[in-house]
Amino acid sequence: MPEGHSVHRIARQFALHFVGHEVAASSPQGRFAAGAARIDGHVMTQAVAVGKQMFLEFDNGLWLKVHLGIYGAWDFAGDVTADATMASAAGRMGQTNQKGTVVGAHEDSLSSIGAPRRTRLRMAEQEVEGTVDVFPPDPVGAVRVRLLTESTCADLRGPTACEILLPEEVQASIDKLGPDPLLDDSKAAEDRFTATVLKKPTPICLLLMDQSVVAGIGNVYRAELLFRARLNPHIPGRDLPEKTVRALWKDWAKLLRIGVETGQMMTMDGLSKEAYDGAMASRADRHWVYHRTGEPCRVCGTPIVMEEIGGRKLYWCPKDQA
DNA sequence: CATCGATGTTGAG
DNA sequence: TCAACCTCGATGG
Repeated sequence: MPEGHSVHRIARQFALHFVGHEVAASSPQGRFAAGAARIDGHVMTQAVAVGKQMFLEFDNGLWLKVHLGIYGAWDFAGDVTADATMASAAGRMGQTNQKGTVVGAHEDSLSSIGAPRRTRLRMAEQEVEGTVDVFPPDPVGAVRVRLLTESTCADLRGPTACEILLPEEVQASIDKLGPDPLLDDSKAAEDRFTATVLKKPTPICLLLMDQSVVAGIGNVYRAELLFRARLNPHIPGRDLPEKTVRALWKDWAKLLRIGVETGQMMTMDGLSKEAYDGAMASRADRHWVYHRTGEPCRVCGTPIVMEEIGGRKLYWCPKDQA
């Protein structure tokens, strides 16, 4: 379910709590027993997120590649870093816009009683569920992989991809992906995205979802980015003004940064505070157009349209994005 | 309690 | 283009 921002946040948890530690790897479900055996007992040396893919490196040179797909989720138990620290961790990675908001009160309150904390990371947000009495906890449901250090446990369920790769296979995998602005916010990355889009006859709404064009964007960010740009989703990439394409890249970089810092898909930062509070109060929906079929556009009141394209649902305002 | 659908990708046809 | 993958919250009866 996650788009790029949550995968980066999950990678941060591994960087903070697993890298440098010996990891016991198993497959409680059994389906990945052979793969788990290949990394069991090794020290994790690196955790990298590229778009929606995550790569974990071990000291025997093997990598675990995980893609959560639409159902996948990681459950962390034990020592897990709560929101506030995640934001500062992201800040250390070169983020700007770091919010001073502290939301990690759970951490202190729970660690003060010395009990392991249980945090679950799923979809776009991080939930602290409380404490567990036993560490590690019994696996719940079909756990494809369990990674365990002396103090932190990570359970993977329902992934689209979970496999052991050689270094060259990791490289090949990454080479298939377009630029990820959190990994590379250089002019070169923007140029690469821009050149690709300007070359294609494909509608921009499909290009934004194409992971080889730009990594990490999913259906929510796609719809929201197009609305924020007031862009008709059907315009072929090659028909767009170059500055429009560059603006899309910059806006994606901005939304991704905010998403990693907050753990939420904030796409309405352009709203006035009153309008934003109103939107948040009236419905749990914090989006401009995503999942708002038939509801009035927040800008012009025209009913939001939904159409299927490329097997996915596309939401847009036919007036503002004419 | 049963059914639906989802922030995704792959591979068959 | 579409089914399959695989999980679970939301929805409806």
